[in-house]
Amino acid sequence: MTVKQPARRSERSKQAILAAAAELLAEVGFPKLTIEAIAARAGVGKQTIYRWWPSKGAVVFDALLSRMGEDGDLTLPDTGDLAADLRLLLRGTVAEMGDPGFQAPGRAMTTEIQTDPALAREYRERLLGPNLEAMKTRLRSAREAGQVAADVDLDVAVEVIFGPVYYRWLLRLGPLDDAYADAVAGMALSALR
Amino acid sequence: MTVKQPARRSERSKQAILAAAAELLAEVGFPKLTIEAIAARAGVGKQTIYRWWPSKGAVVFDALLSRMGEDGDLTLPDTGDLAADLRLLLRGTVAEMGDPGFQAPGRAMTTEIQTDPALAREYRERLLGPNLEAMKTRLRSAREAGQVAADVDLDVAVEVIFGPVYYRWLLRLGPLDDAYADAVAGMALSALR
Amino acid sequence: MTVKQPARRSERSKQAILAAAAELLAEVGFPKLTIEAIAARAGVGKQTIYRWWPSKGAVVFDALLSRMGEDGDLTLPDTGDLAADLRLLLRGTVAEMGDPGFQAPGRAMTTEIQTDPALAREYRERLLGPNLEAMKTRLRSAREAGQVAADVDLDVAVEVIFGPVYYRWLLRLGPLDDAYADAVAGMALSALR
Amino acid sequence: MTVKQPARRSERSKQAILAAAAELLAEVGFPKLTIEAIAARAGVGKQTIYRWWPSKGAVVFDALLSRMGEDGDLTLPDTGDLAADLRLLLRGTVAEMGDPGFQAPGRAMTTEIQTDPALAREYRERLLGPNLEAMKTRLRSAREAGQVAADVDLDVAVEVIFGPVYYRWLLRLGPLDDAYADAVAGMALSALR
DNA sequence: AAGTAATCGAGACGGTACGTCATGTCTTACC
DNA sequence: GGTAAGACATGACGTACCGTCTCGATTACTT
Repeated sequence: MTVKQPARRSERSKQAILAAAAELLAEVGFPKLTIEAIAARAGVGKQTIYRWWPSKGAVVFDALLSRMGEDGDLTLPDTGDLAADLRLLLRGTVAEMGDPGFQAPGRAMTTEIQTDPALAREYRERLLGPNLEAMKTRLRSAREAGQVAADVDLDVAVEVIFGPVYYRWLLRLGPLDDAYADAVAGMALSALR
Repeated sequence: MTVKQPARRSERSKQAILAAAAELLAEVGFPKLTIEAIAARAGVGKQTIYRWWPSKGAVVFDALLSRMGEDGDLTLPDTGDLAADLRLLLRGTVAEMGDPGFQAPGRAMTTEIQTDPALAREYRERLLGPNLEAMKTRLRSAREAGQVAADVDLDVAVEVIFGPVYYRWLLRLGPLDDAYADAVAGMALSALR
Repeated sequence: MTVKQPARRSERSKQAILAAAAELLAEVGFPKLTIEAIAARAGVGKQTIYRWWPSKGAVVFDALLSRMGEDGDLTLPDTGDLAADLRLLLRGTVAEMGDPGFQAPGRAMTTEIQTDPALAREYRERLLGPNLEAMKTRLRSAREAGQVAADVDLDVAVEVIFGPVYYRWLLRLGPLDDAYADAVAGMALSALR
Repeated sequence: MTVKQPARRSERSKQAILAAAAELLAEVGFPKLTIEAIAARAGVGKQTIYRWWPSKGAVVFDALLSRMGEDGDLTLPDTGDLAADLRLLLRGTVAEMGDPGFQAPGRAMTTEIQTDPALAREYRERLLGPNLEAMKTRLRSAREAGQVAADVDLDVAVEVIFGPVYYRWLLRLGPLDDAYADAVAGMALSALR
């Protein structure tokens, strides 16, 4: 005897809405994206959106999540060589952030998080948190291998690794290329030792 | 022979507008701030705002700038002891970012910069740039004193110092206290050596 | 062999719907009355209403009819004295129309009839028609008694009797009291002779 | 030094709105007429309608009034022969009410008046009142000529004249032709003597 | 007594219109 | 010519109902 929680939701509509949101986000950008446009494109009543999502930001967030397939893995590579792994990881991060397809939604997300606490929570729990945790796991392994000093606060360590990249990306302070990734990786490595 | 550039602009109105913008920003936050409300509060016609500023963001930016008095100094302390100076600097930075009076406008600014290129330019030129430059100047002095490795890219170095703090602040990853400032300062120092 | 026309209709639901409609009509008035509100108040699915009635007006009409008990009698008193009978009848009519409990539904009915032909037909057949017919029957009797001229068109006569009252009521042209009823009765009597 | 009350209203928009309302009323009927459609047809913002009229009914009323040119005359013909004048008047009334172009707006008006007190007041003051007053003036003159009994209440008299016609028209009780007009005129005349 | 089909409550759905809000442009009258 | 005031066309907002639909769950007739 199961509890029927949200009372028969139309999967068809849900998918159409998320798809429309993703498309429009790419076409017009987050600030010019409207609920009405999403509804129209998805062939759906506005109420159907308002029924299931509390805000424009929430729809877009879900759209992005479902596009990313909720990832899955999230275990970082561990070859035993922290320097190499870090370099590889940051090269990947930098490449993703430079990707035009990621830029708009990525910035929109960051922006939206600033004013919508509920969304911020979702973001931290479902996207950011797992990633940071994976990094901490890798660092813990490195610490056991003696590649990271015992007294290093892993939370701070993680921020020292990702913070600079994020900072440069968000404020457009410079190019996000492999050379930059290596430079940050090098400095972070020195910092942790 | 005076330079009467904008012909005949009412200083009275300008001040009223900036004051109203600052007040309303504190009261309702940036997203709920409207041009109409600013005009009403300032006792000014809407057109007077549109005549002199291109966007809501620009008005708010000017309002904040004029509140901060355009600073002035911007030479960082140089006691010769980079570790101490860095610790002091980051403690100050962290304190400012934790200040409730800075939070709302600070986040609004970051947000607005993402979509308004003109504003982004202003921000980088008049606020962020000078601060980063000051930091670089201090690091250059430290390099001459042998406290920073010769091959360190100063642009990256600056991001390694400020990036983590900014990251933690923007995404609310943890407390911004003196212990945190010291931890980042310590790691940054190791990274630069 | 029974007729089982509507197959298997829930009497319980039907009564709940009619009661809810009557209550809500009194509370919010016809224009602000909604099918959804009736369904909610009656504890009934919307479909159950749509299954058995074609329109909001039809539900309300049925509600009113069932409240009035479908009358029954509808033979006007005939004392032999047309003047007295007419006065009595109009005093009764006028009193009913002035009754606050009749006003709202009465006006709503008149209003609804203007746009819904099916409803209009129902109204004429089940309510108005029988009343007019009863009046005509009384006049016919009066004609035989020589109190009404032989060449009078009874259809017109009926309208001359009820028309003025209805006119004053609908357009709120003046008070609906006994004096008025008597005045109309007097004039009608002169008109018929 | 004049007081500028409503602060510069666009005559252009006003006319476009009234014209659009009149057209749409004829095309779709009052119940299916929407403010949005009027605004769209008139090439006007919805707000401009809401700024100057309180309800759909008020717009339509104004549209009808301006179409009728606010009449002007409103003195009924007085040939000295009340019977002839009455017959003529009622034939005209009956013809107008039978006119398909009058039917829809006429019924809509009657309907709307039932629920909108402000509109009802307007209607009585600007349309109905003057007409009834004109009729009373004519009857007064007839009374002086001895064609109407001295003790007749003119308010009631007017209702006895127009009431039957209105009744037959609104409830669609029968044809509105000259024969009917004459019949009512004849009865009314008898009633008044 | 079991099978079965119509009816029931609930409420999601695609829509339309609502009345409000803010946008950025414009026009007018004042100084 | 800049200004306060505010009307204007535009367009999105979030809500209310519309009338249709699909779901189990009764429920009352068959067989």
